Amino acid sequence: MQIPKPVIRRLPVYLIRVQEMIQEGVEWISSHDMAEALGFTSSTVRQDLSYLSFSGISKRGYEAAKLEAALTDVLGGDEATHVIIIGAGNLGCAIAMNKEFSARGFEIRGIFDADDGLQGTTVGTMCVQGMHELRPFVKRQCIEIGIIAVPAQAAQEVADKLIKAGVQGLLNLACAHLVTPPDIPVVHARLSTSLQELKCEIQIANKLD
Amino acid sequence: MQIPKPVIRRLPVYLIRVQEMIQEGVEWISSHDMAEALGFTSSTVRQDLSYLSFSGISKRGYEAAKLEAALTDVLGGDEATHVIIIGAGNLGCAIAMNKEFSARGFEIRGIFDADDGLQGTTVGTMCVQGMHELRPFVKRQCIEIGIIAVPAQAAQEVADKLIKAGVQGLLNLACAHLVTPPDIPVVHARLSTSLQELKCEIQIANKLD
DNA sequence: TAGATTGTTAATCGATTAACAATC
DNA sequence: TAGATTGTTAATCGATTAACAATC
Repeated sequence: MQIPKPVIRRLPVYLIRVQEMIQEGVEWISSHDMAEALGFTSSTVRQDLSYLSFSGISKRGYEAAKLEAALTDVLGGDEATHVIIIGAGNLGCAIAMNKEFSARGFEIRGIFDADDGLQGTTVGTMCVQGMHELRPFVKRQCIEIGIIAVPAQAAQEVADKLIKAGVQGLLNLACAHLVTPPDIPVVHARLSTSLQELKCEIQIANKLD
Repeated sequence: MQIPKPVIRRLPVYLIRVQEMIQEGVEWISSHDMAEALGFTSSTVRQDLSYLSFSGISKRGYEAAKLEAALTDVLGGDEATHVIIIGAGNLGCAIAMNKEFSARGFEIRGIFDADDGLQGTTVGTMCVQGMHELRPFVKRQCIEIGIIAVPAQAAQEVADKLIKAGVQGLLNLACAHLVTPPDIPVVHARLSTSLQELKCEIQIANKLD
């Protein structure tokens, strides 16, 4: 593995911050500025950014525009990554309608649901497709990522189907554990898990008093 | 800090798995079973579970029902945690309608939006409120957590208002970095960040070939 | 009892931080 | 030039894993 996981998790955060600073008109960013804004140490920032194919300059720091480009590149490059959503419930539809993703290099190409009643209905500019259409669609449209937005009990089955259909990675929103082959990365983005994590941290913070 | 962060992040995952196993009728769970299912080592499992106020039994393992109770307890207990959502866009509304949270101990009590046009509209059983109602509402309803589901440029302002209003922690869905006092924990649950992380892992997996 | 599994200590591994020579 | 900031090495810190006595 080239870049350690903790670093990978921080890279999108740097990108967010760089873009904010570019908005503010900043042209050069030092590791100290970045560290202070994000609550890291400047050592961590320099160490992390050394994984990029791009260097800072002594005395001045990192050129904001070039840093943005290098981060964008390592996080997926400029070509849009094709994504589909499985599950046309509230959450699936909300994601399908979200315009933020295209700005970050992700293009939602389709939405699927196992429920016959939902098939054929429209979500934004897309038409909900049935699961039997999944496999040919993934091949035809070169879909790289599948977002799992179905109830927990259906999640593993959907994951299996997505992998069989040929996606290269999964974003799991379902409150279920997924078993996948080692070459298929999974990132979990479960809201209820995040809420539990937060609640746990609140309790610990309260105990310190 | 009592429980290390990596452990806190794994606790909800254990809970998910325990509940799945209880569904399957399992009564005793060994650290090895758990480790194999989740892709951890059994050492990690035992080490993590030792933070709970509950012990396993030699030769048999952990009693499933008691393990579930202990995990539930450390992640927030049985009393529902009161939550509000700021932002009545697609994502905010989808979360408001989600029934999964109540099963995990979180009760969504209100939804707010700065947009006059949305105020007064209904989302599920709730009525969208204006930001000036935030502060009294948080006090009155003992709101502990605020979920930020607004556009990135409004996120910091909303965070400040939530903290002033008295919430104890923030769940941030916005693509922005937030500055908060040290006693207010923030958990980020940004979909686009997770997608970028996933994309980065896919690229690394592909390079290994 | 013998075997399996825990809880915990010690060893290893990896990530973060500190320090500093190189450099613009 | 002098000062500031990088990239990188070495030191520290913390998390994970291995090992094993205790035990049911």
